[in-house]
Amino acid sequence: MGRSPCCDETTGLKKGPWTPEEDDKLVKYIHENGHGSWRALPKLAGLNRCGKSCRLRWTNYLRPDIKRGKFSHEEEQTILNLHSVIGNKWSAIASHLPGRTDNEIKNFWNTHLKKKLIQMGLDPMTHRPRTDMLSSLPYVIALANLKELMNQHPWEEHAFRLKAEAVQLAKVQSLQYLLQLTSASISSGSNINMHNTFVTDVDAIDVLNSGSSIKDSSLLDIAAAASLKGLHDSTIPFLRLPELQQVPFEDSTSTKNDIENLDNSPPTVIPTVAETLTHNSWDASCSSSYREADLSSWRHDDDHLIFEDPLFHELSS
DNA sequence: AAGGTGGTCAACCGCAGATCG
DNA sequence: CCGATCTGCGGTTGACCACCT
Repeated sequence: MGRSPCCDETTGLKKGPWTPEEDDKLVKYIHENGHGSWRALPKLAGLNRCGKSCRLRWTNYLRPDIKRGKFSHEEEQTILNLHSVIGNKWSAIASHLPGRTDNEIKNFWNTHLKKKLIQMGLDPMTHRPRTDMLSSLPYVIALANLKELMNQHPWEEHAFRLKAEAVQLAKVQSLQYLLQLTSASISSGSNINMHNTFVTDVDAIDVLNSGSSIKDSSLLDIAAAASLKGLHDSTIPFLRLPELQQVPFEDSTSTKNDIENLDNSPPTVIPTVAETLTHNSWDASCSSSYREADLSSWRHDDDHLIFEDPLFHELSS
């Protein structure tokens, strides 16, 4: 292990753009002898370059099977699909695109596809909608109230429910207060607050899911379901694009099998709020390995996701 | 015409797994 | 087994170019 010493500053090897003469020397040597040891190649080929530079020039530019020019629509879709599964594994993606180099794909991603996803409101790391749950909270609450109004109850039951909901409302107001604090933290936008924001989010969700009275509250379940409804709606622009097959995002240990199984994957995935919150809090600084989010705080005591409530399906259908 | 700005992409940097002696 | 070296990879940089003001 360790860094190769071949590019040692003290050796006075040339760096920077390659000249046509250098290209000719490299191509001629490799055609006649193969590259063999990259470390030894520059000296044998008469080049004042390090082996690493020669290898890069060959694999990214001079190799005869390189396909140059614009990426086709099919190639673009392939990159998007593979990236949604394996993340920034450029060499793995390149292995599925004959004639394209990892460097080329990486550049194409950073200059085109990444921006495209962002413009579509998608997180380029997760390929899922970027949703600010907290800013949509008033909408969520309004939806929840609307849902309640739409439900026709007998008067006796209604009176009983009014009493119960008065209690719940006080709890919701407490939750709102907590979330407002979180919103203020997010709007400050500083990295220093990032971790604290995440913790506060989780704390808020813990409030949602803890305690029997809260847990059994139809109002809170409706609010949660409605928030998922909002999330679901926000996926529509993406889902309307028929070419953009969305696949489930696995962890960073995804293997070749994940790529090969693309065709067997369900076409769409609705993100959990937990994932969305976690990703939005971390994606600015973390790689795909951040997916080890603790989802436990989103679960009921019986290990049943709160959003699996039939009401959620009713609202999101 | 000149300077500023943003996009593109070849090339470099440094890390880490693989391999070798 | 261990340390040195090789190789591959992903992130980043900087030169170049086109467009805008």
